[in-house]
Amino acid sequence: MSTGNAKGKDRHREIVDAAARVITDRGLAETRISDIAERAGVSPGLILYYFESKDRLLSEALTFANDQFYLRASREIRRIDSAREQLRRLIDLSVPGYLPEYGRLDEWALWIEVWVRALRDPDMAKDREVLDQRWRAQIAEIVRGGQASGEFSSAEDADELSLRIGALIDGLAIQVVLNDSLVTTERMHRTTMEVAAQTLGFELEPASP
Amino acid sequence: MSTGNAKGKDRHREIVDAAARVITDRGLAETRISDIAERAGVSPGLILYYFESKDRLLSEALTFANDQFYLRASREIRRIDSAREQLRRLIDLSVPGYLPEYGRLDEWALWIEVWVRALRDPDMAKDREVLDQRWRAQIAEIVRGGQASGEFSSAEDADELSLRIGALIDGLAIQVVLNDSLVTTERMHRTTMEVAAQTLGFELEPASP
DNA sequence: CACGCGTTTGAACGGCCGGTCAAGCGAGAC
DNA sequence: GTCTCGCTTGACCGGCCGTTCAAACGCGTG
Repeated sequence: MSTGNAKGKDRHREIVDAAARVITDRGLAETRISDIAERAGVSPGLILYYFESKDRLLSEALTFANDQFYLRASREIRRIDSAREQLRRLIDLSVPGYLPEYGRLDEWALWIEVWVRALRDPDMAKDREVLDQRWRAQIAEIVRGGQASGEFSSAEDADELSLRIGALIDGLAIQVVLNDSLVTTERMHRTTMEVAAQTLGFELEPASP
Repeated sequence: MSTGNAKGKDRHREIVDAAARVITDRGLAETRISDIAERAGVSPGLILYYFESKDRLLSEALTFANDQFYLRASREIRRIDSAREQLRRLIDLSVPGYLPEYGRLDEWALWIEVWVRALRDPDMAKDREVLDQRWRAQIAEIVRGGQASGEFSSAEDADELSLRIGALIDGLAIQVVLNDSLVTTERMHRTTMEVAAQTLGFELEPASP
């Protein structure tokens, strides 16, 4: 069957995508196979026809979703010239709720699910490490670019700087996504920009609201 | 019954404590009432005699454990005079695996469980916010002390500074507790101390190993 | 048209586990 | 001794949900 493989791939993808959405909405613990089936518009039985177990599907869905985010961000950033603007864009994308068009409160919710699962599931731990190191490498690339162009005056090791900025983003994003009343979306954005400017050595210009 | 109330309270406490240990070992998702009963050395039925539901018990266990950590840390820190040393101690306590005597890989694992639950459980979200703000207030108090004594030269708002340091610790601790090969216990400690010194404005002295 | 095969369905199975409950236990009161 | 009452037990119930499976479906082929 010529369309068979293609359709098989589509289904696979459709189901993973549906799974990611359900996890985002209901959380890993409350995600049922029947929910995923419903979301994908197929019968529960079909899920297990394409995936050997619920667990495998959930793992794949988690890494898939984070992968998507990374790829989208990476593509966007690559189109920007200035390292300072690249960094601003990366921060825009990282602050939960800052960009209305990406407005689901999700990517970060999925990250937390990944973390909790990675605590005990070695495969997930491995995937997480790869994902995270790739993200830090993305930041480091921006930093190196800025150092090379003279936009950033700090001479410190780019990997160390990116670790600091990445960790700050993670820590703040947790508070924001959990609706801490003292850590709003706007405050996180401001703080992250200020720390980045201070850490990397560049001047903050008035930002677009 | 005179010993009745006391024994009732002990049981309550014993069970919460057992629950916290089980959650630490097996994770929230894999924690069964029978596990908690076994750990506490009682029958499964008794758990539901003292708690109206498994969910309530788990919530209480999570906040209880984090509470314990805060109180222990707070007590220790209060005994130290120098703000710089208070901060070092706080960082020692915060870096997973840094102090062998507290060596379980746990407090942070429990935090991640709290986060994931707080995403959808409003009561847990409320508790988490209180716990977290109290922790940030603890840092802020140290910062204010250091500013007052002249140990820290930064004049920035103490709440803002403590938010930055707290978030950095959170973000790094995640990597460490999840065994990221590039973010070791030692590296986290070094990075956190360096950033704190830079952020607050003090000189780093050679540390005790 | 009829056959074959990959896909899809949904009913049914079976294990697990939270929660209930009737029955025991034991320490004090009298 | 015996009565009471709170504490404790563990068997049991009932529902849920992951997984299995036999049957149907439908498209492409000959």
